[in-house]
Amino acid sequence: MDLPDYHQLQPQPLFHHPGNYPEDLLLLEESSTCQESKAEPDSRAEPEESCPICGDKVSGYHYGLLTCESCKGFFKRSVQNNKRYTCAGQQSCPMDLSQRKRCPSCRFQKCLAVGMKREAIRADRMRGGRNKFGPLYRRDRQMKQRKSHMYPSGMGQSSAPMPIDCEMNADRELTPLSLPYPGLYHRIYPGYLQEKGEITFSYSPAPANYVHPTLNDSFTPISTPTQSPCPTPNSAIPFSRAPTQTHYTSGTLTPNFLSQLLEGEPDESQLRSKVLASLQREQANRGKHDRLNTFSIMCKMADQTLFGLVEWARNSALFKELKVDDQMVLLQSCWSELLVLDHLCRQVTFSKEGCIYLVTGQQIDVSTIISQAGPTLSSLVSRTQDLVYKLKSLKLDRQEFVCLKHLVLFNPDVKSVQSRRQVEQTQERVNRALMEHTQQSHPIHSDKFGQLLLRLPEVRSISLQVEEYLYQRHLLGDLPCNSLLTEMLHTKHN
DNA sequence: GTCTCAGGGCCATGC
DNA sequence: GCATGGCCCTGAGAC
Repeated sequence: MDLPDYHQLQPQPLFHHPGNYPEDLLLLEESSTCQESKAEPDSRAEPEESCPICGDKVSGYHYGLLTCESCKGFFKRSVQNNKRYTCAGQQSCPMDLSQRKRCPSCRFQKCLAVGMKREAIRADRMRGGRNKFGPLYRRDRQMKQRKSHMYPSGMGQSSAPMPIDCEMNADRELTPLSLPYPGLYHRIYPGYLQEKGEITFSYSPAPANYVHPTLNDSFTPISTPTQSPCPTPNSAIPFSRAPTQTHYTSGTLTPNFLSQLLEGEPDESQLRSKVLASLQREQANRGKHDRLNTFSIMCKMADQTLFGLVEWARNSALFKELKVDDQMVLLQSCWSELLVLDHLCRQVTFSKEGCIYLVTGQQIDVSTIISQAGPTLSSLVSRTQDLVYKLKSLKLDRQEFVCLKHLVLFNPDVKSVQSRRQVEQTQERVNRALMEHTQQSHPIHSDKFGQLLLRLPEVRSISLQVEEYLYQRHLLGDLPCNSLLTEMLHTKHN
C-alpha cells in the first residue's frame, strides 16, 4: 500500500483508524523475515547469550529476562533481604564477569536498569511453578529465534549484519559501503575539511518568540483540542504561561545555568512545518506511481528531526566550546540516543493515551502498530511506550529534559574524544544542575534524580536497537539514499 | 499424565 | 560472619 499523497500529510490523524494505518511500514518488516517462518529453527536451539548485567553465560529467564545464575541469585538475595547498597564511586562502576562483585550497588542498579523485575520475587517464597511473565518470555524467545535465524553461524547483532533474504531482494540495489564517508562533514560542518579544527561556528540565538514542546513547565500531557485534529503545540502551550515554579536556595547557580541550556531548544512548530514542507516537496517531485512508501516517509521524518538535533547541538553554547573534532565524534556517538530522547519528549508532551505523536502532528494508535508490526518494530514500540509511561509518571519537566539531552551529548566515554576532561567537567556540571533542580523542584520526590538517570540506560539500549533495525533496512535498500540518517549509520558501522 | 522451566533453597567457597 | 554462585528441588502451566 502506498502512502497517502503528500497533501494527506497535513497534520491530521489520518493514521488514527486501523484501516488507515501505514501498512507498508509493518508489512515490509514482515517481508524481510518472511523466510523465517518457512524454516522455523529448533525451538530449543537458542544461541549462547551473555548476561546483560555482567556478560556471564545466561542460564535462563530470571525475574523478567535472560540472565546468568549468579545475577539471578544476587538479585533474589538483594530483594528478599531488602538490601540497601551504597556505591563508593560515581555510581557508574564497570560491570563484567571479573568486577561484578566489586560494587553491589551498581550491580543492583544495573539489574533494575536492564529490566529485572522486583515483583517477580515471590513474597510468599513459594517454590516451583511459573510466574506471570510467561507470555513475555515466550514472545522474547520467539524474537530471539528469529534473530538467530537472521544471523547464522553465531553471528550476533553487534557483528556486521548480513543482508537477509537476499534472493527476495535480489532486484534491490544495496548502497555501497564506501569509505571514507565525507558527506556528514559537508552537510553538518560545511568548510570543515578546509578548515579542520580551526573554525568556530557563528552562534544563532533562538528567535525571541521561540518555543519548544518541552518548554511548558511540566511534561504532563496536554489534552488535544477535539475541534482540531492536530494540536498546535506552540499555541496550545504559550511559553509565557509557563513560569518556573522552582524555588532555589540562594547561592546556587543552577537557574542561570539551566536557562543557558534552555536557550538553544528548537521550535517544534517550525520543525513540523519544515518536515511537512520537505515531505510535500519530495512527493511533488515524484511521479504518481513513484510515491514514497510509509517507511520512507518515516525515515524522512527521522532525517529531518536529526538535522534539527544536530543544529541544536551546534547552537549549544557549551558544545561550541569543544573542538570541532570532538563535536563530530560526540554527535556520531549519540545521535540515535538524541533521536530517542526527542521522540520520548514529544510523546510525554503531546501524545494521547495509546497513541504515538509524530513530528508532523499526526497520531497513530499504538495497538494498531503492535498488532501489525514484526517482532523488532513491535519490541521497539513496546519498550519506548514503557519508557514514555515511566517518564510521564515522573512528571519530567523541560529543565530535566534538556539536562538529559546534554548528559547524553557530553559523554566522556566516547573513544577518540580529545578534550575528555572538558567533556567530563561539562557532564558533571549538567549532572549537578539536574540533581539540584530535582531536589529543589520536587522535594517530596527525593529519588527523582536517580529515577531519571536510571532511564538513560534504557534510552541507550533502545537507540542501539533502532540503529540495528535501521541498518538492516538500509542493507535491504529500504532507507532513502543521501540522508543524514544513512550517513550516521555508515559512520558508526565503519 | 508427562514435561518444561523459572523461582526458591541449600551449601561449599572465598573474602 | 557474610556474600557469592553453582546445583538441585519444587510445582504451575503447557502440551
